[in-house]
Amino acid sequence: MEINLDETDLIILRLLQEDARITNVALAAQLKMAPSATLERVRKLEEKGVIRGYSAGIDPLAVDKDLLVFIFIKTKDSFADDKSARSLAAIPQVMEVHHIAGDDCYLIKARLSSPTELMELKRSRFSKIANIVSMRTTIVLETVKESTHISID
Amino acid sequence: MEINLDETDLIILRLLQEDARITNVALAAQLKMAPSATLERVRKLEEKGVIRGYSAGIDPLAVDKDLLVFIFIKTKDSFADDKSARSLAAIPQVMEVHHIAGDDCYLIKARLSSPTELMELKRSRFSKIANIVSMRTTIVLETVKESTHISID
DNA sequence: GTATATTTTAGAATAATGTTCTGATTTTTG
DNA sequence: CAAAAATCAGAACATTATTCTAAAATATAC
Repeated sequence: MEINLDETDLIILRLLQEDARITNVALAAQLKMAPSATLERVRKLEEKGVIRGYSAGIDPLAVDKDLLVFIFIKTKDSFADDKSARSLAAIPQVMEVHHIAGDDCYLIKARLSSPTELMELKRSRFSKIANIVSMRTTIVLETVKESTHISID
Repeated sequence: MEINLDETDLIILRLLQEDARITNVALAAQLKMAPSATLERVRKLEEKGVIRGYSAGIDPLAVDKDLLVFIFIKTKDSFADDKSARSLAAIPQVMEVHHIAGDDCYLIKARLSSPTELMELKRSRFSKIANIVSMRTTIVLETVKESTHISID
């Protein structure tokens, strides 16, 4: 199945990025289309994987996950091996794992409750990942913007 | 209004993180509660700002935003000034702006279509932000995990 | 260019869900 | 312990989701 999005699809994606819980009739109204037509488009976007899912954005402070950190990790993985990456991705507090260009190998983003939890995580999880050579941790003092929205043009 | 979440609230948050489009009756069924009760809880979580919003996750490749970069930016802003941060946050392709500890000042995350767009952005936007002293760009080769889910325990 | 196939759409009917209200129950507070 | 506040369930009603069919539009093949 091919991914070929027209302008109507892009508008749908923009609206669902803005508010994933918009009702289908409201969506249809914005597009001046029948609800059945927009519903079918949304379903197809889901099937094609263009829409990966729908998620609520939670205030980290409210659930005691106020500490945000980025960690650069250097490993001695061979190029084909992604064992370290998968081990890192399996950690619940780790939200993102990126393979990056440059001297380091991975950049991860994690949300935690406290420096204590960070140390515990390093001791209990990171130390178990054999191939890790070094880590550089960057602590976020304040987040000015944190959006999941991709700019769709 | 105080933020005091009980176990039921946390379950709601977990479920809405998993699938923001879950119907209220399905939510109620999972919790073995009446729909009216769960609806009221969800509304209150929204009012309190615990739930910030609902968003669809879009495949970046499908909308031609496949290039992910992290940029460390050093500015000569005074401590109280966040003009640079606001200017950066206003750029649509910039998804995140974090004030970080350490030698650099800001870490931003941006999604773009190509290296060309990155250069254009640097020339047309970043160069206009007066206080920027230096930039270090880290290019993501592959994303192993990219989740918006906060681990709620 | 025309015929055929495919996709997209609207409209109607029905099932499912959202929403509001009330009163009962539970929990909190003083 | 009593009063106040919060939470909850159930019912009634409004809104929405979903499915189906046929028409329209679009794409494809000849």
